[in-house]
Amino acid sequence: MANKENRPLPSIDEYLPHIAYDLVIFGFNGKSLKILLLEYDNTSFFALPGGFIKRDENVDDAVKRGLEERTGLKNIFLEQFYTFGNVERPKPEVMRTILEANGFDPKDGHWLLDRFISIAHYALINFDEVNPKPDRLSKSINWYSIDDLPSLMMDHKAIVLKALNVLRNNLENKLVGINLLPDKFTMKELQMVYETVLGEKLRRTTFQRKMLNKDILTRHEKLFTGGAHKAPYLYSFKEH
Amino acid sequence: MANKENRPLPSIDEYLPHIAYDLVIFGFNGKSLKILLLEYDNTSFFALPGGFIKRDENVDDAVKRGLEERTGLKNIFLEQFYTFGNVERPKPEVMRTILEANGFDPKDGHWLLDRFISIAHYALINFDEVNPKPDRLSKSINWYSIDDLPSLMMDHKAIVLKALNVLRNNLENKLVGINLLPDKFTMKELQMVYETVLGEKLRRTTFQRKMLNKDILTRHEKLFTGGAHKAPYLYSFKEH
DNA sequence: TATTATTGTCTCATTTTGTTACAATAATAC
DNA sequence: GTATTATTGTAACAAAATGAGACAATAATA
Repeated sequence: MANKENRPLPSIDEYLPHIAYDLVIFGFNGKSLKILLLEYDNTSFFALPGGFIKRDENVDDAVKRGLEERTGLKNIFLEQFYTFGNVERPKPEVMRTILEANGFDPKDGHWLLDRFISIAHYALINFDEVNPKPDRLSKSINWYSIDDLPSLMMDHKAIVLKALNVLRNNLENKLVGINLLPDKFTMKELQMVYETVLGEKLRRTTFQRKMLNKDILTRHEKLFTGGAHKAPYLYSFKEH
Repeated sequence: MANKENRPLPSIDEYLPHIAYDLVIFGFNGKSLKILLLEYDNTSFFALPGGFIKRDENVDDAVKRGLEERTGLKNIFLEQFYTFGNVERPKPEVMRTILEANGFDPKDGHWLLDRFISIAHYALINFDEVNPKPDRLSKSINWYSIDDLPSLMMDHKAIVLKALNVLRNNLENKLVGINLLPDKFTMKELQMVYETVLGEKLRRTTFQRKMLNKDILTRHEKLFTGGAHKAPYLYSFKEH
């Protein structure tokens, strides 16, 4: 089976059946937290980037591969957070529509139309360094703010919400800022990351004291740009 | 294919291939934290209880089913904590040995000898209420203290360690004590649970104050039994 | 009846966090 | 140039949480 451009669908010989992964890729643009979503051609579905596991491939490696294909980035912070395994979660009609819109005509019972469990991961990346590339089945891939998401296919909304929950709980432990900010940043920017992830305002002085006391930041020269006010220091994270 | 007693192996028609679950079932006997392990007949392998997912069954339900079959208990605290998906984790020789020791003779390429990913869960149960029943492939199921485990098959040791880690991180959030203690318990018993899970000693007075301030405990009559000393109160957890 | 070990609570020291205040200062307006 | 403005870094004190020790109460035992 192949589409007009004669590119075949993933073959059951190459991939494990019934097992997929989905990616919630978080980025931060200085104001709000965003995730990458695919839009499929000729359909109204938005979806998380995802993929399948090769028969001789670690799940972790498959996910890294998928992330690199879409963002061009390696060595990204990536964490598995839940495996979604309800019977009703896959929607064969949805998959069929997507495939047909792309010139394929999968037979009933094709493995891609069967039941899938999905091992969901989230990634944290620096917004500015990313140049996302669409899937070969999707017409676009774009950033969407998490408090203004379009409607998502299947259970992808639930996957995003769960990811956000886990991210919030991991905020202190996992040094989330390292992965969402450029190398050097101001205290204000760091605080914005925390506030945006948590979804609440933090007290400036307390936040600043806490971060400085943690002994995880290096202070650099001051940044002589910005507004009509005292210039902030730049900081970077210490080497672990 | 069937063994001497003519019980067939699980059929590929009924179960999803390549997907299994494993259970780390924690219990507490007043002194140490224990987990349930299976011992296979004619082999030296100890293993976590596990199972497969039916084709029309939610993963969660499959796991609940497995837990109930082994402990007789329903409505147990159960949490998925990680999906193990490395290529090298399944050991077909090990599975073959177990099956052969039980009178089966699986052909090469049999689905049970193929690659599996495992969705691992941990359960917290009250030690005293459990009457574990062995698998039909295993000769025994018993409690083993987590600081004195026998050697485990495949990557099951890593699964246990990961479970323990997650449990420790969830200790404050998940009210672990509710599930590991009987309905009524003393402050000392509650402290023992925390100490055993954390693997460290806690200060008695601070622990007591913190627990009482949380407003999660109901105090009952005193318990007039025990040692040559003042009798402790009994406590229970408040309804949600 | 005295002894013993453990429990529940109190007190005070220490640490952490919340809150307010204020001097320093880079850009802008004049 | 000089005053104005908004933001930054930090100090100071208040309030809350935690650490550490002391002690009276008391159920079982000797």
